[in-house]
Amino acid sequence: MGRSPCCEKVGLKKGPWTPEEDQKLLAYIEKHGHGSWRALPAKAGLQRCGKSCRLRWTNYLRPDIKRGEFSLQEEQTIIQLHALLGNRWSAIATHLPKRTDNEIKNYWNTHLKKRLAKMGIDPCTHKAKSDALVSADGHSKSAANLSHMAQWESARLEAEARLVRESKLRTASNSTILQQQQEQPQHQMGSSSSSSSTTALPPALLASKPGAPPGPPPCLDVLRAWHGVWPAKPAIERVDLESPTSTLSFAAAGVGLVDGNAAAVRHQGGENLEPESADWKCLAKDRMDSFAGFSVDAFGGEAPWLPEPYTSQEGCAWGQFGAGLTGLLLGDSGAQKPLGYCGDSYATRRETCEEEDEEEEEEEEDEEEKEGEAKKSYWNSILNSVNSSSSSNSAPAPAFYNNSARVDFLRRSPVP
DNA sequence: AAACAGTTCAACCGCTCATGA
DNA sequence: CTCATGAGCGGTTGAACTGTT
Repeated sequence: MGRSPCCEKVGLKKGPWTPEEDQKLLAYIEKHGHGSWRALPAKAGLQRCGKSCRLRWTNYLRPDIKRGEFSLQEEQTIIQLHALLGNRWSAIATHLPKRTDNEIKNYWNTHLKKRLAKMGIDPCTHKAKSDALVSADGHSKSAANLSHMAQWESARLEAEARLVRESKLRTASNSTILQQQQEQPQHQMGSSSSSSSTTALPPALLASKPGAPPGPPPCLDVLRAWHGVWPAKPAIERVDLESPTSTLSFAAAGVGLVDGNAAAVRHQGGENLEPESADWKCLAKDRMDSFAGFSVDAFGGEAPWLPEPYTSQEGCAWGQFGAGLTGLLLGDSGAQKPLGYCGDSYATRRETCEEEDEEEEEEEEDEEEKEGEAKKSYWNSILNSVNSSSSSNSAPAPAFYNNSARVDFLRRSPVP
């Protein structure tokens, strides 16, 4: 059933690549581009299937691949994006320059997943494990909305990936490869592009890449929270992932989680770290000094992936958006409820939300206490970072999530 | 030193999606 | 619209490596 394996043909080699094979593949692609992957092995003199060649190139031989240990910054990004996108490795890889989806996937499965599990966090849901069952009760609504929002981001990432591919194709057409193609017009660059995600760097990123020192690491409040380490640096530093449509710009703002979050956080992770977690803490602490909060600031305060209403009305701060999503995820306080979810649809107006929120706040204060604060902290961290990120050049630091904060975001109906 | 268990990661497999005839 | 084909994605495998007994 299904299509027969592409390597089924007799004589096609499988298994680890030899240096000679690598050399052949590299030499061929450097000279001709890969063109059609299916046709490449024969032309390059390789006894491999095209699929295998493509994989070897995209995951290993490509010159723009960064290998070696993942930085804490990268870990943070992976965790945050995984919380929002799930196992969509290619989409995640879009935001991790020079990393392949395969590498990210492996790293998640072998490192991050285990760490989260050890800390009592379900790596699938990013919830405290004890909360996993709870979600079935009254939080389905919130979950649905989370899903809805995640769809925005997913759609945006996909669109971005397409843009990048197109852009790269255009870029490629001007590159030396083009020259080579002119010499060998029969070859086409095809979709080299997509070599997954890591090649799929936004033009701006590509332009700024060479030699550019990495910016300050994006903050992962999750980590900060887990380890009770707070940035001492209030200065605002922005890390823009430079994705043309990115909602994921990280910034440093020296703003930590507010109110009870820190305590809750410490309770969840800091004091109960198991050995491995403790190691991570040490690692994190070393690097944490350079971290700060997130800010919402690219695109001049606009959020290109959101419907205009969200970005055009006054007072609709991204930090608030993040807070709202956080609240939604936490499924608790009305203050944390996403503005877009006041009633049955996102079309509900802000005023309505405020009224409802006020009524619900009192009732839900009690519930809040029942809810594990650790879980809030966790989601606060992830969602603040992910959602507050949009992109702009000068937006203010995020209105970080506060348990009692007014939540204003998602004013009108979202994109379908 | 040997055997075993656990971990890592490159590579494979099978499926879906996109595209063009 | 349907079908064929190529490419990409995510899950899984297994060899190599590392740690433990």
